[in-house]
Amino acid sequence: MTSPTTIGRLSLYRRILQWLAEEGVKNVFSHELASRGGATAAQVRRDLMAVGYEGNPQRGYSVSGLLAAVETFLDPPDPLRMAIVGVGNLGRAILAFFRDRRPKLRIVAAFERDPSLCGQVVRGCPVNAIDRMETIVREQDIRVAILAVPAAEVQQVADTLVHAGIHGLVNFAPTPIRAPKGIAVEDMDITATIEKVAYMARGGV
Amino acid sequence: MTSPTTIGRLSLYRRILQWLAEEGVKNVFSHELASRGGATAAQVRRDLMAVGYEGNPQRGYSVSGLLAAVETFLDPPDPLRMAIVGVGNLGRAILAFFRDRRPKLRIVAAFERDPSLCGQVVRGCPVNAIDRMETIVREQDIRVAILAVPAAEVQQVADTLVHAGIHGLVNFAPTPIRAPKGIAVEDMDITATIEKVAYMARGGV
DNA sequence: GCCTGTGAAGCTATTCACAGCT
DNA sequence: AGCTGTGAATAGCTTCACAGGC
Repeated sequence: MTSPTTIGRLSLYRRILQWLAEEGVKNVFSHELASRGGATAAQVRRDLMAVGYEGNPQRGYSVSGLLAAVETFLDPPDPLRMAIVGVGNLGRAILAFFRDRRPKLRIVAAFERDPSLCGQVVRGCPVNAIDRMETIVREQDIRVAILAVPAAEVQQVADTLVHAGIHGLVNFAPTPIRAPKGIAVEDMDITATIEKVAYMARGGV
Repeated sequence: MTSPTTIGRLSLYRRILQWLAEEGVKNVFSHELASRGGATAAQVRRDLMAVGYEGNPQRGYSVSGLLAAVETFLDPPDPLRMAIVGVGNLGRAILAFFRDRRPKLRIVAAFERDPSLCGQVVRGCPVNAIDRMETIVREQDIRVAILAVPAAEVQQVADTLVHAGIHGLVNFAPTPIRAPKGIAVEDMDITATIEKVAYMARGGV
């Protein structure tokens, strides 16, 4: 019912609210959240309608109250178990960022084709052979997988994960993946984004 | 005039056409491009209107002809010089992907705060101290910068680049950046995307 | 005055649907 | 029949604008 674009921005507002809380800020107005979040004040208020937390015309929103409301809204009631496939540079970057940041979203396993990495612990995450992926995803009830593997392999990896009962996929390979309806998929095409900016950067000369 | 979303998809079609050409495929229909590109046939045809290449109801599009037309449309006439700021895992992943793939989009310099990396060559790209960024961007006529630095630093780096005359920015830090009008900016918020999928993956249970 | 919450308007992007071609 | 190219319709997202509150 809440649109994916709104969810993405709520995730951003959450981080902004965490920074504000760390800075000791007690209250915040929609236009302040907007300027930090690259949106408009109306957009922020519209997004916050989804979480159902009410602000106050004098003080704006209570940082702690709004933060709690957004977390309740976004976070699953029980920790959600995730996996990452591919422990190259991109995989490591993602592991490093997520480490200890989101208790409700835990990357509990990594999978990798390169045998020399299997059995190691990378950024606090155990690396398994990719052959064991289907079994481990089932056994450990892993719901979401992050795909940081080459384009040529990604569809096959996705198919295996779908077969293992995955619920969501985040794909970083520069080709979109196909998955049955009911599975949440986001393709993050870094190449396309860079080429897009390169194109737009020409026009404005 | 052509929308950024369309440009992003054209970049994807270009890669698909390159794969098709390598496979020796001579002609392709809009619905085939669509199924490989995660779009609909109507969307593909609509996007291709921008490049002005005409297909044929019998054979569809000539792979080589369409590829040439898309490249002419997307690529700058002269090679565009780009830089990357931050040579951590994410920076290396991007360098590795772009290496030798886009002759018209060349990452010619990297910048890094960590002094132990400066002076090295990473993935074929020379790493400079970040203090020298403004000078080098000006001298080497660098138009686009990819920001792979921590959130706390990214706005300051962006400001410096704007001051140095940059035309476009691709930001991977988990906070949006502000830039004056006329500068092309894309924020790729990996965290927000993963949280979005985690949220959507719950609904379908 | 300056804020919030929200109906209504406006805009952008996608999809439909069909004429035209072979 | 099955495709392309495209006007028209639709859906989705964002912004406007204003009532209501202090």
